[in-house]
Amino acid sequence: MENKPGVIKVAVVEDDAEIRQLLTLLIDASPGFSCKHSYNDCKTAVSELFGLDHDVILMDIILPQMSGIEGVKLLKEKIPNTDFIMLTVQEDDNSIFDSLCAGASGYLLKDTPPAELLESIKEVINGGSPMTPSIARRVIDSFKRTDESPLSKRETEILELLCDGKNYKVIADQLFVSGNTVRAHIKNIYRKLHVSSRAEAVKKAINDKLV
Amino acid sequence: MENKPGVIKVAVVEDDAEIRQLLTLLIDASPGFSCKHSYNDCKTAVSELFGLDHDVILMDIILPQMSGIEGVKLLKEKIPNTDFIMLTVQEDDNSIFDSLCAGASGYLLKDTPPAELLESIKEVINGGSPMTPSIARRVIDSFKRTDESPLSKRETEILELLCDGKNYKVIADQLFVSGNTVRAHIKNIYRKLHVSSRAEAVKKAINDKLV
DNA sequence: AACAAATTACCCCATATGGGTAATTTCATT
DNA sequence: AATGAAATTACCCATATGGGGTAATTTGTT
Repeated sequence: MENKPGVIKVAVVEDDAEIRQLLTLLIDASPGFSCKHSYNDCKTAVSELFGLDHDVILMDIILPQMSGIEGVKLLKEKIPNTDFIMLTVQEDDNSIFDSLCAGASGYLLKDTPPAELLESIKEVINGGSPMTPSIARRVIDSFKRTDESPLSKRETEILELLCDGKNYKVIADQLFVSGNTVRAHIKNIYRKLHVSSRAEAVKKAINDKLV
Repeated sequence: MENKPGVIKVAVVEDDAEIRQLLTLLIDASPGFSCKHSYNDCKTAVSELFGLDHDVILMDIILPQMSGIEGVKLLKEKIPNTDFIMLTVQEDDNSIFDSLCAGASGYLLKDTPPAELLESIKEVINGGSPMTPSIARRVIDSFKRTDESPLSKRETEILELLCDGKNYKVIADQLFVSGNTVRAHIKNIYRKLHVSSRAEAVKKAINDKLV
């Protein structure tokens, strides 16, 4: 390991020259941090960041040619021990959740004050996940049930068995009712969920957290 | 509104008398905060917290009779404008994600220092979601793909259409191949996913983030 | 008491699905 | 060039599924 011990190696991927320079200067001038590599496009970053052994990479999302999200996806496979923090102005659900799915461990908006940015870099290498408060709330809210279920208790019960791939007869036996009853319930479930097949029902059940 | 303006009203639900007292004292003695209600069991809290107009409720999880998670679920429906922060020693996935699904907006471990606890209370009413760093990482990691897909590109493509409830013929037409080809692919998908029906395949696809 | 919703049950029937088996072609990696 | 995985096509058959309809009973809430 050729790193100075205790010094956090950071790289920046950001197409705005001014912001990129500000970030690298800020980080490199801060005690305990170093920033010797920065990129104005993601394609170059992806091809060059391998083997440089960075602790943290700050990644913009809107970038020429390749998005920062795509970049994280590719880089996370090549350098899985490096932590990625998105640093962006985007705060739509797609940007947020696609970034996290791609492998980002933090998500900060660009109005994050310098001191907090440095704090966030420390936090992510200590196993945390720094997020701007409003982003954190969005993430947390994604776990909540959207709205209440249109299904009755019995229907919900049957929907759950439906999701397990049980057929009419098995469901019927398990609930001590006839197969015809199960079919009747399923018809009602489909009507209420506006679907017309098991597959769609299962998908909706999981996505809408009905089960 | 009978509140003092600018004063944050907090309630505590915690069965350990010592901790409960420490928390209420800490909060009530801090400028800008008040804590006039605390409960040592969740059942009482649920029946009495309605109409008291709290801004934030700190909720333990392990409680006699009714868990804090169940409590949040019930209370969040009755007082949706109140924010809930779990304050607990539990850091298993079930405790975390069940709490968030129930409607908690924050999740702190009990070793959180007093100053940070007060900061977190402010953060949650400002639309944030305070979390202990390790909890935040757990939440973020839940979005990552578990491991790589065992499916080929074509199979993944078909699995997606399967999830939409498309039948063999529609899928075949869309991919410009024969229905028999689609069937063959689906058989391979089922074999690789260890399932034997559309419903199970859809469930696994979504849960394992294969689509 | 009255009414809506939920639950139970049954019919017919066309189509979709899943299991089994087999063979050919394409394509990438060795 | 060769080996193997992936993609492609095809067939048979028993069963499951979904759409159509009808109707009685129970439960829950005005």
